[in-house]
Amino acid sequence: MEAIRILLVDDHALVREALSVQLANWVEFEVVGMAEDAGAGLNAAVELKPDVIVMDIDMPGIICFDAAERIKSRLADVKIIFLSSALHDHYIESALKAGASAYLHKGEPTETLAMAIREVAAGGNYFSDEIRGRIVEKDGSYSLADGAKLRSKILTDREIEVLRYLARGLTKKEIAGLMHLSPKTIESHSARVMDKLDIHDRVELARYAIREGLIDA
Amino acid sequence: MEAIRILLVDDHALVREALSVQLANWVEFEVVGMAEDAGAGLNAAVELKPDVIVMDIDMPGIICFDAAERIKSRLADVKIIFLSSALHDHYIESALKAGASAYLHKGEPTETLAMAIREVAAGGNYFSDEIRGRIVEKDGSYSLADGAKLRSKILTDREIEVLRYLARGLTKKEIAGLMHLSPKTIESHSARVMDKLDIHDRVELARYAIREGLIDA
DNA sequence: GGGGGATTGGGGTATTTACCCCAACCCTGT
DNA sequence: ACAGGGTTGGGGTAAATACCCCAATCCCCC
Repeated sequence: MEAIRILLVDDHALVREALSVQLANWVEFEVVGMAEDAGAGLNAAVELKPDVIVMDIDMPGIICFDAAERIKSRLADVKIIFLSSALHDHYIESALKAGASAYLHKGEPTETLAMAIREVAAGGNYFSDEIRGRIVEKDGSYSLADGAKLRSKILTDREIEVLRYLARGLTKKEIAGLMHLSPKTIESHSARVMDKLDIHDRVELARYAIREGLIDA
Repeated sequence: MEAIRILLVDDHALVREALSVQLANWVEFEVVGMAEDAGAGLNAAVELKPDVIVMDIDMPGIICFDAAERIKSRLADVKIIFLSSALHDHYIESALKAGASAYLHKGEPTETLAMAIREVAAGGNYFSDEIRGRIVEKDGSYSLADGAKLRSKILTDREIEVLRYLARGLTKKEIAGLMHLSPKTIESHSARVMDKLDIHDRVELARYAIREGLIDA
């Protein structure tokens, strides 16, 4: 039986190496490469053509989804497993959009990761119960369930765009200038975002955006 | 030669187990226990009396320093090594106050952790060059260098207290009520904090507090 | 004992925010 | 064709904020 070739992408050398040693315990796994950021992960993936990529989401910049999408577009066969310490709907949605085959919480034991690797290598998926309750399958591809969208407050694209600016501390006037809109429009979006999220000041808005991975702290 | 008895404290099972397996590669190390939060770490420490505790700082609640202090007060001999993905001066200062023997960035390779464990077990310290440049030794105990305090903007205790509230979105009136002070006093503290940090709005203030580990997002 | 920082608090003002009202316009789906 | 949601904007108001001025008290340190 052929070994499952794995690429690890994590910005922490300590975690990266530890995970690598850990996975070496399973004879059917072979860690063929490691990368310390999403960009290097992309290069390594193209070069090494692994079967499975285990990618940490909790990296600065939150560009891993973008990198994952590029990887999938060049190497359609590669399976991507996302790891995160957070289970934000926003992360889950981005991961699914990027074509993830699995999404694991770091709080899970290593056996679960091993199982997930085997599962996706065989063409399957792995989502924990926690996540499976929030997603729906359609035509073989997964997306965030409407229920979860409700839970995650279904902000529109435009609202999220404005939220990102608001959460970075720009005034509505500044945002209006950047987006070539009237300050009153930003006001409207802002008000609707706050209404949907039941948040009543910008600081809470910023913390929400950070928790949801919409911006870095 | 006796093995160095190690207790691992990390909220991620994946990291915890991986680290444990990794450390098992060194014959002189014996991982005698693991805990998934600071509280369990305290209990485990008292029960197991390890030589060295490796504790992750990046856990929700940021109570690990408090736990570390309690551990040190009950088991004076135990050496504590902190791990973090961040190198905030605020973290470093808290770690030193809590009696840390070492502080490692997660970006360091496992060899560095192994070296640090050996070093502290022998009664020494380990701080990376990055950190050593920011701290000073005095009478055998370490504290944050004045230079680093300057870099980290030397906020007074009172200012940090106010900052925490500001960064959690409370209005100055609310903070004044909680602290039994005049809103104008909060205003003064707020203004001085913003001046020192060269920050000009509350959202940036909140993000600063989150980055520095003063509050959770 | 006197300087200096920390803490406390006040007056005043311009800007910004949060929140209410409202209504066009453009899609998309039925 | 028409409903409904998304996006765009406007008027108005009360609150909160950021920023300027100032000073009394306290306490530590030289």
